[in-house]
Amino acid sequence: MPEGNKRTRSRSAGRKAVRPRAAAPYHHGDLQRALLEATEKLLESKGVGGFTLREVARRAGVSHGAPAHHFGDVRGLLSEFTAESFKQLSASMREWQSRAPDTAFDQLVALGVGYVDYALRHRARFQLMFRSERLDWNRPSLAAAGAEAYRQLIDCVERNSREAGAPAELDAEKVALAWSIVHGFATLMIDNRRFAKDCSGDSPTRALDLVRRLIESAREAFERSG
Amino acid sequence: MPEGNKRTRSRSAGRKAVRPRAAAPYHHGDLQRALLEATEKLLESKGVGGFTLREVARRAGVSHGAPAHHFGDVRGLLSEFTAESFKQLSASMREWQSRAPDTAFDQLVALGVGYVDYALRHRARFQLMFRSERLDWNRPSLAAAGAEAYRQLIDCVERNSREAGAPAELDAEKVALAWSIVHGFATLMIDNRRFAKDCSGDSPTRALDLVRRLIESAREAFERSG
DNA sequence: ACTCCGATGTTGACACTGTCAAGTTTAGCG
DNA sequence: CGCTAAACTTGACAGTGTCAACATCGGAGT
Repeated sequence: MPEGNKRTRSRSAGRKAVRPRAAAPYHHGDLQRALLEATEKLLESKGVGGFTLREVARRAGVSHGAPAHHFGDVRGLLSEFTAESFKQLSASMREWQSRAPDTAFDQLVALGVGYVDYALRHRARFQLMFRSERLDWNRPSLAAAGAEAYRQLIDCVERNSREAGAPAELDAEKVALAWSIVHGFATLMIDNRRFAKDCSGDSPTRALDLVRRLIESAREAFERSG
Repeated sequence: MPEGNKRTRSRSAGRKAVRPRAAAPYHHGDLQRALLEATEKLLESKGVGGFTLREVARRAGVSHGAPAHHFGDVRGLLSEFTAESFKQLSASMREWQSRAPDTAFDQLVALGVGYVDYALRHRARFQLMFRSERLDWNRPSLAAAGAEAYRQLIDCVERNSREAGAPAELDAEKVALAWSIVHGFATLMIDNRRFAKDCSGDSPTRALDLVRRLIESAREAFERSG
């Protein structure tokens, strides 16, 4: 094709550094970031089923082959993207915890609400976090981010258990229970209309109220000694 | 292509009705069934990410266009397939219940274990049941099968609640709790290696034991009155 | 200051996918 | 016994992810 510059990068159409914008690195600028952001927007508008590597490249204003140089393949991109998601999930849980009383059980409840709140606010992102066929858990960034969130949960459950005077042998079961409740609630809320309808009538606030009550109703299970 | 019969149907290669096999209807026999069975095998071997309409057609020994005449499009096929899955899930829960003592709470536990047992035995099938982007819940067969399983859960929770003398106003919450626990446990078991490892070390029996204990530990939540 | 090297981005091809319109075959009704 | 409509095939189309070959350019080393 002799002419026709399809590229619509935001910078450097003419010479070099038209505006001395803060840190306009080299070739593209920061394609890595641009691709991750394009992924987020695409996911938000089209859902997890509408995601496409080529469409992401298009939205970032680069050719379809470009992403490979940064992420390898699709699973690579989605894995890095999901690593960010796990960090955001951790942040959401911490955020809710920081606004709650510093009592062991209040912290556990806040962590659970923070989990569900994040899931409902970023549905496609959350769905992707557990679509193992599209992820590569061998990626260090993803493994680390996942482990970090997991550790938060464990620490929180163990603290509550310990302060209730319960034996540590039951901690693993309690972790499983906590994660199952919040994760099951979140995924059903997203993937099952009947559940969502009956539980909250599609009202996010009611959903959060409900999951709070669920955790509270299981308090004895989290503090039992036998 | 002048020659070369690629078709490998099991019957009618020569004239007509070589063997008067029991009910060999007409064109194919029963493509609908054949496609659903091919879907199951493909899903088992390649997982939910490896599923392809054309591959299913190939395995059923028909052309890639054939499935459309029975299911419309991919979502149609997967929806009918998933309707069967929900029926099987209901059967699994009923099966476990029939082998448990006919006490309200034992029945609730059995239902939960039956849920998880089915999920772990048919992972891809189970995953598909909650991949809403690939399903059409307007299909009557799917909607009905889903409703049936849901009703089983509701009835079971309500019976236990009633026999414990708890007010019916709390039933909705208890249903949400029960479904969240078993569904969260099942999905995490399938989609999260860390959870699976820490919970059961990939032993199905230990997994079922664990989910049983989780439900039992939350007994008070299911029977509370306040 | 100049030269390369390798990271970054492009292009075109490949095999594959789901869908659709247009054909063929054939079962079984009238 | 013919005909029609359902069942199935065929070929095309626009997309997809991946790969190899190519172009471009920043910056490190001399």
